Amino acid sequence: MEEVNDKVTHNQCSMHINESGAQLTHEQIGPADAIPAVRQRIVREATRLFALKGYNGVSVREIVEAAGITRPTLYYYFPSKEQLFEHIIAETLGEFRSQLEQAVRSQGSLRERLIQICRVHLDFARCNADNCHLVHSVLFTNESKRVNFDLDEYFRQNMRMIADVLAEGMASGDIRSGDPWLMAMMFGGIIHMFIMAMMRDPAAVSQEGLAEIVVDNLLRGLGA
Amino acid sequence: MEEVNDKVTHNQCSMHINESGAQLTHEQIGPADAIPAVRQRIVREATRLFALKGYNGVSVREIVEAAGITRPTLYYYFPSKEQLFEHIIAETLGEFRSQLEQAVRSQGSLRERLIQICRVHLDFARCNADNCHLVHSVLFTNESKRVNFDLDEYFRQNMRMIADVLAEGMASGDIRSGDPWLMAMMFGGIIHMFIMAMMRDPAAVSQEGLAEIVVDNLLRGLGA
DNA sequence: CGCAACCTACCGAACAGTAGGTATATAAAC
DNA sequence: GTTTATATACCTACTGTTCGGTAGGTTGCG
Repeated sequence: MEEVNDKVTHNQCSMHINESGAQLTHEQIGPADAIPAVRQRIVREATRLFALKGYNGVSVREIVEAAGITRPTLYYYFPSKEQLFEHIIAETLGEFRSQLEQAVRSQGSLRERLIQICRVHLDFARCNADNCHLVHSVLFTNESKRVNFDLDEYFRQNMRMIADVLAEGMASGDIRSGDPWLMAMMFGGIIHMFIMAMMRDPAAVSQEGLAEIVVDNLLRGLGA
Repeated sequence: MEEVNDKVTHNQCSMHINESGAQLTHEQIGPADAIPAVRQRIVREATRLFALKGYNGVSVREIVEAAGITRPTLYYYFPSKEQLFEHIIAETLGEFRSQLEQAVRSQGSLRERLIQICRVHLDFARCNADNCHLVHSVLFTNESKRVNFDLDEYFRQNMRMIADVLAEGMASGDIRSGDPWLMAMMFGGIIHMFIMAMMRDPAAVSQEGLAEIVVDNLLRGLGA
């Protein structure tokens, strides 16, 4: 009860996932819709552990121990381990989607918008390293089958949003004509690579000005 | 005995992993060092299942059932589930490294060498989809701790090889001056993105001329 | 040849431990 | 007294692993 929701909240970063945000379909707790600290602890520790060892690598015993509770308490808040997992995934993806939409709709030159898109990715990954790690582990083991969420469609939509921005750039003459989808894949891939590097060693990637550098290099090209 | 080592061997692709290649330290079977078909089946099915469900998602029972044997037989060929897993990873990474080294050492213009590097990645991923999937699942859950192999160092070395090629390009005036490491990250990220897309839906990525298109787009840049 | 000794390659059954999940009790709050 | 939130103790199913055994082949030797 004394220490509640720190540890994810980083310093200069305000886009972390707060469990108290708009929830996706789960039984509401109590008449006043405050979220119990215990439930938050469960989500936080489960996220951390799932990210570290994958779904099958973590037992509910481990989760409840980390959260300082017992198993029935976890099952009081979540119907199953699987749905706890699903909840975390859906919450993470939902939060990121909203951040990305904001970046895509941002005003400014094409370059600035691309920088904003890049920055949103990097910031989100930095502030929600565990969630980010978790989503990746879902993507690459086919535990995707486990989670009741069309991940392919989700990422296709994200790519489509970026491709649309690039297509606008072609219309305005900022981007040379070509296949917006292919270009979006390239842009997404580059961003992704730095996220991966950050996940494996946060200190190895200096966030300072990275988005600008990446976008400028991509626009100019590597050729002399 | 009748059907032995197909199913990985694709048509126009000759860079699949053959279990009969130079083995890494395990007891040699028999005086003639032929590799028993049973052992190959174990490795093949284990690779497929691990790729599909992750290390912890697959039981030894599942593997032996898929391979058409019993558990003691698996333990006859491999000392543990963990070391079977490790063997597959090490074999995969070793084989890819050798392919990549060949591409890096290839002759030709800088553009052609980059295309070759890109092509090696894409071909390897296409011909060894299971192995590729598996390595990724190791990368993103921290089952990396499980495997007795410094994955960070491995990929750092791969990136260094690509960065060196780019640095040579700077010296010869083909690449504009800049940070070779950052450029290698960008190049690697783009390649990676297409590999991911292939892994999730092999049909969605047309391999035909992709390497050329990617390299040319990267060299020229997306800007008008 | 006959036969014992040994080997590789495999199997059925069982082990101790842990998995996810729950029936039931209890303690406090309304 | 009902509801909310927690705990103890237990269930069944499954985990990785091992034990003891054996079919079938090869070798050595008289």
